[in-house]
Amino acid sequence: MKRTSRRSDCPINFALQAFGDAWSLLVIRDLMFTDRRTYTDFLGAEEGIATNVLADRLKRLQALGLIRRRGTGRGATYALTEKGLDLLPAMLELVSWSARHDRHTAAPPDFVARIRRDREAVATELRTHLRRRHGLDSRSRGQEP
Amino acid sequence: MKRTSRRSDCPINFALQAFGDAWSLLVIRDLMFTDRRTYTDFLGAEEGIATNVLADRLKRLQALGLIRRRGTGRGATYALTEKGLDLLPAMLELVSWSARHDRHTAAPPDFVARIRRDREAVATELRTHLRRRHGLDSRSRGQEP
DNA sequence: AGCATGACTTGCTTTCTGCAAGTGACGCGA
DNA sequence: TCGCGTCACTTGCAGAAAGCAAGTCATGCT
Repeated sequence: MKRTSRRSDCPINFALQAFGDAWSLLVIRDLMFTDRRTYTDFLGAEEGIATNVLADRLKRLQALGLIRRRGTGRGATYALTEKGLDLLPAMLELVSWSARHDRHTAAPPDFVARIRRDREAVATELRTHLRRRHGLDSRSRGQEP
Repeated sequence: MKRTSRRSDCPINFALQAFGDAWSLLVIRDLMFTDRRTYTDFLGAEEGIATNVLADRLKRLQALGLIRRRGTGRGATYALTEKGLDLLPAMLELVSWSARHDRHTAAPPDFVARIRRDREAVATELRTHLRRRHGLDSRSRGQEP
């Protein structure tokens, strides 16, 4: 992709220029739906991202404000920002779509069913949960690096 | 991306392997939200996809069953399949996300507002409209090539 | 102090993208 | 019906990005 210059002001294009590649959304997914938080955690994900590509994506996603690094050096972890967390509804729709069209999907059927029946509630609930876990709620806001 | 083999059964990964690149979703967008239907239409889109890449993406999206070609040779057009149309809710969420986070977005404010206020209604309405325009509704189903 | 681990970087090969030019089949007007 | 232009792609590079393996360098446990 011509990552350096904006191709258009179309909102779909904006999203693609932010995370329209094969790996960025997997990092977001890890932060949203799993406990992976460190560099080696991400490397260990099933899909097998290359280490240089991971380093690059983490930098990009940080630069775009979708994630941020917490702590330094050895035990550094990554967390979602509000902007990253705002992708939750889109992610849920992607999960729903894939579950519908992938015969071999690993999406938990009851989770998918809940998304379809009660999308709003699932989103709200997960959002609250994630805000807490990523240090975005009122209690801990601004306390950590 | 390692396009040849499935990286995992994760639903987000499934979506990425289907259209996780810089261009595929722009074709879907064109079919969903504009009148572009032919090869040169897509080439003419503002973002400026390269002709060989467009040819490749059209083939891929067809192979995956997200779009289909209608007619042959000279006046061929492309249309969404049900599977492609099913991406509508995800696309609307992406529009909403980009509109929220892109200062210079071209997303029409009233469209965005409607998505946020009345997502279900917008999706249903657009879906009906698109089913008709892409030959997926009961009236014309199975009549065209 | 020493060693293992974690978080990246560097270097190299392979694959993909961007761009320009080319090809062949339609279809239309003379 | 014979050119001729247009459309829907292919082909051929050069440069960029991805994949893979190895290296670096600071941290922190013992």
